[in-house]
Amino acid sequence: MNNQYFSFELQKVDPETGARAGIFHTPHGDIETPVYMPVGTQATVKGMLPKDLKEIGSQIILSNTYHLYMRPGDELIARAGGLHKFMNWDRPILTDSGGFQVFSLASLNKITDDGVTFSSHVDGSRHTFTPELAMKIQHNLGSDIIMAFDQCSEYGYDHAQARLAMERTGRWLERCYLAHDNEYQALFPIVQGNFYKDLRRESLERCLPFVKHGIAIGGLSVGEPKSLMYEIMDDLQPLLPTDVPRYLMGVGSPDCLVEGVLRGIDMFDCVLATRVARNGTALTSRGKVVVRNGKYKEDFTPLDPDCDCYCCRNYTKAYLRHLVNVGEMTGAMLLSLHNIAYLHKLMRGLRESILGGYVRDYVREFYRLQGDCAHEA
RNA sequence: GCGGGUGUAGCUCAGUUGGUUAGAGCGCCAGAUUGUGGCCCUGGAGGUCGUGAGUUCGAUUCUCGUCGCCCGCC
Repeated sequence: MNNQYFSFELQKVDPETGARAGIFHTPHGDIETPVYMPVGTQATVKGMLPKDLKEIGSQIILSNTYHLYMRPGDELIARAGGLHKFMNWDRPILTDSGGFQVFSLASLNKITDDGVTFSSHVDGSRHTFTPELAMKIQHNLGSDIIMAFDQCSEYGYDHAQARLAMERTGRWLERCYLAHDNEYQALFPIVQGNFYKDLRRESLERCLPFVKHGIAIGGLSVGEPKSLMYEIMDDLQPLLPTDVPRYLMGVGSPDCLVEGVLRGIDMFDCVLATRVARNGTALTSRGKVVVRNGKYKEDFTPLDPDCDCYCCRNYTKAYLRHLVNVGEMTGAMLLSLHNIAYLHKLMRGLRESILGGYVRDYVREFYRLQGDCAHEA
């Protein structure tokens, strides 16, 4: 499943859990897995400069077809020389197809086999996304990894509804595959099927013929209990292809990252780190720290005693609380920086422990430090 | 000094033709947040209704005194 642009080097698989460590080679550089990808929806990771992302070890970021198509337009970005150049990020970029966004953000008008008609969340204007258009936009953006256009189904869909969405996702995948005509962008199919194991398995079967460089699992972490998500992943794990990276879409709380890695996932993305940062919350080695809370008013210690990021090296909780409280953007920026740095560090730790053969111990220590709200696998 | 106005939550103000547990916004406190609409969302605490007396079955509401503040005049 390699070409001159993409190849996945599986370095080690933990025999007990199936946790994997590898290197994904792409046109814009190598990605050491497992990896967390910060989300830069609108061609920027909110509150972060590329140089800061590099300093904390971001290897690849995610951006978004739907948003960039709306503003400033994918053709404009193509004229600018592509998304990498436009946003000054020379490492790999993965773009989501817009499938999720037309369901979660836009007001839907109609879903047919042809595609999805919806009204923009920006100005209400009407648009239709098809698998072909989703490919064309991502071609214009020039991201390294492009995602298939899928139909998401909500938690709570019955089996029949979930089947329709899953089957349509399969048909759309074939069209994405046919419409995708270059070698320097890797197209990842997306497994759907809601929370029905038979549908998930069938969806995976439908994806396999189109898997070249990677595969994604979508439609999880959409409001269901974590135990249910883990059940679906457990069922899928032995059936997933081993020679390409596996991407679990939208998952990114620290405990979910750990549990995902233990189930053989290689790539994650999540807005959680940057979103909670903007609301004054830090993810730390000692669990969640709601910096806004009054108890930090005179806490002159760093956010996370085990972190050496710029924020933790230089600022106290009392100062961060002050910034958040008065609504200064610097607060959101520093917390975003720390949160992303923390998730990167967590993933590096997992990777090293897999390579070193002690992932179980690493995970045990992770949960011990996280304290109360830790969920056991 | 005279005349007028005003005093209700930390702040800015509603309200009651006299009637059970007096409201809002903001702020504060806490929670939420998972393929991102940064201002969102969900809870909570907090008031002897300036103060003293009177009228009344009952006063934050009416009357009088008093204190504070604002405006005008001298």
